[in-house]
Amino acid sequence: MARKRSDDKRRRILQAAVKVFARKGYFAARVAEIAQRAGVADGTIYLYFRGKEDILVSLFDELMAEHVERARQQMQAVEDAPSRLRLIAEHHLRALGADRDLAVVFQVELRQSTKFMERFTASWLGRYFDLVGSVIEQGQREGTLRADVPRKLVTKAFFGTLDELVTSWVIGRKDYDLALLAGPAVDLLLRGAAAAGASASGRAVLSVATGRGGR
Amino acid sequence: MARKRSDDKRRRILQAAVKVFARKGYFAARVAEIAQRAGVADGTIYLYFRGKEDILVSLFDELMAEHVERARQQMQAVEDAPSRLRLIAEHHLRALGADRDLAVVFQVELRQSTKFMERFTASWLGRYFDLVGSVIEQGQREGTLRADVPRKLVTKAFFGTLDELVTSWVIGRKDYDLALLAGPAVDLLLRGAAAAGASASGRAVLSVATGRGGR
DNA sequence: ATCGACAATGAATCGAGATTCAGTAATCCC
DNA sequence: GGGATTACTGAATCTCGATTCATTGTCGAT
Repeated sequence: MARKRSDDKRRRILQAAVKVFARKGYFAARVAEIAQRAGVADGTIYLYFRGKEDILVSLFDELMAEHVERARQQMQAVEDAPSRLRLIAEHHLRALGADRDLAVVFQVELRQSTKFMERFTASWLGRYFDLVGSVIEQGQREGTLRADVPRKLVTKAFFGTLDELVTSWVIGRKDYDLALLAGPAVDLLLRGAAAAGASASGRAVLSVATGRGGR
Repeated sequence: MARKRSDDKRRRILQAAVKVFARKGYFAARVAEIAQRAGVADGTIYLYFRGKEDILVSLFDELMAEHVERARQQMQAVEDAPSRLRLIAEHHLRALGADRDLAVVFQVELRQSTKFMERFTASWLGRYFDLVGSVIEQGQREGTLRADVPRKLVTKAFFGTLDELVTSWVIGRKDYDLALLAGPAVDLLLRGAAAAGASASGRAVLSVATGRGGR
């Protein structure tokens, strides 16, 4: 029925997989269902992928390579670190907010096991963190960001906040525009939650927590 | 060999389950291995739990009820919202940082599927968010926290940051003291990452991001 | 129009492991 | 002591679905 393994078919399998993984969860997902939805025979899947796990991994690798690269390009549009963080945040939320099934796969299914998580962290997540980390460092150098906060901590707070926003959006059924949260989220990260006047918070509180918490 | 279904045996099964789930992952975990490690027969598991899934759910329900309650009590030790946030953060990081296997189960295994996640969010995570949210609200009322940031956003940033700190700690093999990050993390959340002088960040950046990001 | 090469098919295989349950043993109560 | 009750055991069962592979269909070349 065909001559050349079509990229098209491969893409259809991946698209079908996103839907099935998102709806059933990776383990409960049936290869047969992916095949059916992609309009190919069960066995065909194995001409394009080594197995079920390879589908998930490929999904992740291919989408991410593109994603991180775009984030890097987009942020070039502006110069200072704060603005760059805002663009990255927008990109992050817009990309996942555009496709709920894809977001489910990224927020939930790809975190199945420590095995995935590690592989994960080592490849794109690592690069993404490096990207954000370099912007933070730039900000500390140019003086727009506080230099007295560990870069890694800021990076994790940045990513962690975005990640939680996406997860909440995915789990809660409501569908608001995720990307609209980028502005407020970055504003919070930059300016902090403390009221302007309440300078007490800075020091006083630190001593309380550091000086022991209790049992 | 026994008369009364012992709580002790139930506890041993749960403890064994934490270790096996953490090391193998929920799906790859074998009920037989949990049984062996707990020192009971395979069938005994089914006297205490409905099945494999029920073990995971019970683990979560029981540990969490206790955990959230403790957080609530501990924070009473201080009055103002910023200090309370710091105690909650310490509690959160200390609890998970004390037992890596437990942390793996919470950060990774319990997020298997949207099914778990939803159940999850509905029960304890919901209550935890309510707890944090109420402290944020208190802070906005008492004037220690900015009132112009949506409470939910601050809550998600707070949780998201802690969550990411824990996940990084779990995935990276290094073992530093997780609880020590509570202070700096809350300080960052409260005071923000922007340098004191760089007031530009606040307004200028917002317009850039809001006024369109690019394709 | 015939052949060779390869893509695609999908029914059958095969392994794995959660769960069951018939049997065994401890404990209680008289 | 012994009968009743209930906890416990662990080998056998039973289901399920990923993967395989013998067969079929299509294409391009000659």
